[in-house]
Amino acid sequence: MPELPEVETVVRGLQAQLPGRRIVEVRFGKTDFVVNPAAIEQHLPGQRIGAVRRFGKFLLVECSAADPARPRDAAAGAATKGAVGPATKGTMEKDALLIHLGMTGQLTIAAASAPVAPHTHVFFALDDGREVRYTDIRRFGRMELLRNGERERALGALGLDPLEASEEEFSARFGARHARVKALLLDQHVLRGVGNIYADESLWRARVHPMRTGDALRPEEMRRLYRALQATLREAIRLRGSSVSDYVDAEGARGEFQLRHRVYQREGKKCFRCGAVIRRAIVAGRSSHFCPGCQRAPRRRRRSSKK
DNA sequence: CTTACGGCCTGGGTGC
DNA sequence: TGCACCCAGGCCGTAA
Repeated sequence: MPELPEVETVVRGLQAQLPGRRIVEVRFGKTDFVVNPAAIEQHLPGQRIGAVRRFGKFLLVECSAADPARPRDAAAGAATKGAVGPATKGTMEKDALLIHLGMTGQLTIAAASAPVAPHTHVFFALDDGREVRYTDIRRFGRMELLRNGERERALGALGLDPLEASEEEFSARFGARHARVKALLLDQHVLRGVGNIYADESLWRARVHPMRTGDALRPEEMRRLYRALQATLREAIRLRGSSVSDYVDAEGARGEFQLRHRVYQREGKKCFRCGAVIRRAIVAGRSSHFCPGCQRAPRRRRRSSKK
């Protein structure tokens, strides 16, 4: 399941290979996960790839017309700091291919002559004989070409990047909410990039039960959660993500953080910290793994049902 | 407004 | 061997 660390790993792999390459052709298999395939086929061929960045769980592949007679574009885009935001207003946004990997999406670089994996639905042929391929068994992913001015609409509502947020920002957001912390961690409008694996792993590390509500966390718990989240994400990036099913990086290699999971998919096994048996329960509609020994459940009774 | 929840996308794994 | 069905995770619509 590609979450922030997996997407970051893929982005780094693409960023090391793609900038400067020109896209010569785009070919599609199935397109039901592509917002406007015709626009992609029309606008991308001939463009040169610029930066590849991550925004939450989204990847952005920036492109610009490879016409050397117009060096102004490069100058305008070079100073771009964030991917979205009011700061981009007034300046020219480069075209950017927006990609979400969903559950089973893979973006890999391969020689055009290399065998094609099943469920590969998009091919971006490059000017060096290689191609970027998008493979997605379930096709829960998304792909869309964002043209000038469209980033705000596509990405503007997303929350803080958990690795960039300060403890104060994090506490303010969580402390103001009565929803369960598990739901808050997964809510992309609160934080962008956290999914089920890293929500569960961070909560275990922080010793916070997933059913606690944001506004009920004591200051030290809030601080532990903030730190646990960042530490977990950073370690997962260092280990190139979690490969629990289909995830691979841009070179097709699996990650290793699944070997460090403490609760995720460890139902029935012993807690590494206290020895209690890891449990699984549905919280916020999602399968949640936690240790009943060191993650204390909130007082029962979720909502007062007046009457 | 906030929160909770059901359903949808698809196909691999499971169990009969 | 075949086949029905559960389920994964993100997201969206709807209800309260």
